[in-house]
Amino acid sequence: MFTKPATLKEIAIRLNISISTVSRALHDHPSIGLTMRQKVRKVANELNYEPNQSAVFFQKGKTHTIGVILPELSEAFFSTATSAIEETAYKKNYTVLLAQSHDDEQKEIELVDKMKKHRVDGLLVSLAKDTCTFEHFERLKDYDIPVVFFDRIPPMPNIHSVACNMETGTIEAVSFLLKKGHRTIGMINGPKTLFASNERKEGYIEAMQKHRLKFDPSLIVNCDLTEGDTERCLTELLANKRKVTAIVTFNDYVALFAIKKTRSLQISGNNSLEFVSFANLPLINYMDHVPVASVEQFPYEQGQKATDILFELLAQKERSPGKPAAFYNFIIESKLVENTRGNTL
Amino acid sequence: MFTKPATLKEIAIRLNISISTVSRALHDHPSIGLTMRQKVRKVANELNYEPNQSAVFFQKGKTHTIGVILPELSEAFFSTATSAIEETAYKKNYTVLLAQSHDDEQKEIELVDKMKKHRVDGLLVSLAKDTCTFEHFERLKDYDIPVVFFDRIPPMPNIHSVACNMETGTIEAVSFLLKKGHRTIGMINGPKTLFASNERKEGYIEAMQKHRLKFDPSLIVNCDLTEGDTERCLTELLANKRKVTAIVTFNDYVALFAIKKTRSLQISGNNSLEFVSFANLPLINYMDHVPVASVEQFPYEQGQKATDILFELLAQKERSPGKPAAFYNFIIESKLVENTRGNTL
DNA sequence: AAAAATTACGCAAACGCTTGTGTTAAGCAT
DNA sequence: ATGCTTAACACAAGCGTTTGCGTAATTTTT
Repeated sequence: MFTKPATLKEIAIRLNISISTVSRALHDHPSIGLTMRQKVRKVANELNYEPNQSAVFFQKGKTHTIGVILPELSEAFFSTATSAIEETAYKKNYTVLLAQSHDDEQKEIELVDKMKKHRVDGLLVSLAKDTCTFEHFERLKDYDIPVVFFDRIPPMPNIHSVACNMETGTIEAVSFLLKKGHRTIGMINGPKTLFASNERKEGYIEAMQKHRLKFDPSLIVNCDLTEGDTERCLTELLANKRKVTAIVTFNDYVALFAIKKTRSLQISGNNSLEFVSFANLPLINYMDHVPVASVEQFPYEQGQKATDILFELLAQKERSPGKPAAFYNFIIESKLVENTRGNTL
Repeated sequence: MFTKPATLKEIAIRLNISISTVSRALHDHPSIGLTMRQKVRKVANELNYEPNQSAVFFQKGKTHTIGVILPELSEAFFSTATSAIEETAYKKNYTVLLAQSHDDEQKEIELVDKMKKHRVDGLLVSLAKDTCTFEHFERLKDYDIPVVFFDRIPPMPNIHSVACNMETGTIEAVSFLLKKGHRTIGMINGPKTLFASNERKEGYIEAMQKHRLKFDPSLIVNCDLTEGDTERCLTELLANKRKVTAIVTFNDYVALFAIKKTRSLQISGNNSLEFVSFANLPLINYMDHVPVASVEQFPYEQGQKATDILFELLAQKERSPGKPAAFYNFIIESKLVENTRGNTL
């Protein structure tokens, strides 16, 4: 047979006291005397009492659940970020409701709605790459559900967000290549809808300006991050009248595919083509042909920080309901990591 | 201002009927007339009514949450499996409570306890690699919480499980190498605590017997799957008096590291050393030096099937409480995938 | 036409917990 | 001794649902 969990009622009956006294005793309420408190504690232990979270959450009108919407769990960046979110939430006894948009805006909208119905206390979101409307998030404000965006954040004011500073990251990346002597640097950027793509572009331009080099727009191409389009972008860059000697890519996946492709093209004239990318994926360690450097984006830290901010918002809501708090926009400085086994094609 | 969600009560007041009638109407209870049902529906829509899940779950004494305990979310196999679990659970309106053991038995025990306290309806578990006691799972039976193990399953009878048939997978792998002419095949196996290690060993032996070759125990070494130990195992195999020409490794990570190591050793005499491993990770696609073949373990299918079984168990519990059901042990036939860009050292 | 069955709903308890508001008895000052 | 504060607890409402049971009104059966 299996044992039903003990309840406050059972403890109360054993001690012949009221349920409220038991509840307060276990919560160290000042109105309960020391002796009584100890007696209650003792019996609670004997009965192996554990508060029924469902009842507590229901009573308090909170689900103690935070929703997480991200594009793809199997991408290393997101699984690591999720790992951090999960651990941070776990410590606070919060449940994580996970959902994947599979980079589809429509699905994302549906998920936000489901999360709303599920009455999550708060939401952590990393946008689908083609998301360009944001009403579904606006609607959450009517329900007083705070949202913290991370990594893939919308280009909007008045939001909470955590992201890496891709602009300075890109400046670092481009400067690194310039210092290595490259003068014609191509860039396979992400889709224009992503805020991070803009930052990268700005960073690229600023780095060129800093080194008093003129900026050639034809050296930056936008890619939808699929393999097919990556190939198109690569071809386009290599076909540029100026001879591209280095390429900055949107992320490691793009870089790896581009490197593979470049090698298979076996263009002997491109022997010196060097790549720098973003993400610094762990799988780099297993590979032979990797970017010479990668801009680390700290997935774990981003997930952790975003969760911290969300909890802070929830705490604020608790303290002063309805009051519109300040907006958190935490920026993590990305960091260029040189790869000792850098790419030689 | 934000709007509070509507309740049954509000609908009842509007229509001047009882709450129970509203509830039943929305559930299509036969005792409610058609006209009334439609009136209720109409008002419910107007008020944008959504049942308060917390209240429902609490009332029904279920959390509608399934716990998932696995070693490491950032490992590709598990993030894919989690992805499947999440999607399957989402469809049934279940919440997934995720937790990582980080391959630590102690942490795993803690997590099981936390899950129990959280009153999860059921549990999905993939064991930590050093788990060798199972009382913490036995204890769950006292609370009537069904557990389905997947991939890393305990060597016990009377459990529910989903796993790949590693024995036949290994037979395939070894046979594949034998057909290619290899006669001295080494194996870097996993820790002895893992059931899957046993299966691989059995498969190895059986494959050898099938080909009427004698089995040499010194060709199988156990590895704790860390890089350091992988190196030790590799060295040990290469030092074997017989000349090992092919190695079957426990998984892709081990294989990739071993391949890298072998290449860096630049032992010219080992030019023909070929690797076959398990998992068939997607990152293989980005790599140059990969195993000649890999046994696919279908993480998505495993996660999905395990979740399905868990829901089946929950449904059975609903129908006939307390009744000990049959044990599900679902075995997915693993499949050897040849890698066209197989490893050449 | 009276009895029985059916239809269509309302009442109220229950799930386990929190918390505002009594209530009682002891302790204090006056 | 009287009034007043405070300590220490009990009472009961309420969170939103579900559901067994009761009860009118209506229909069917004999």
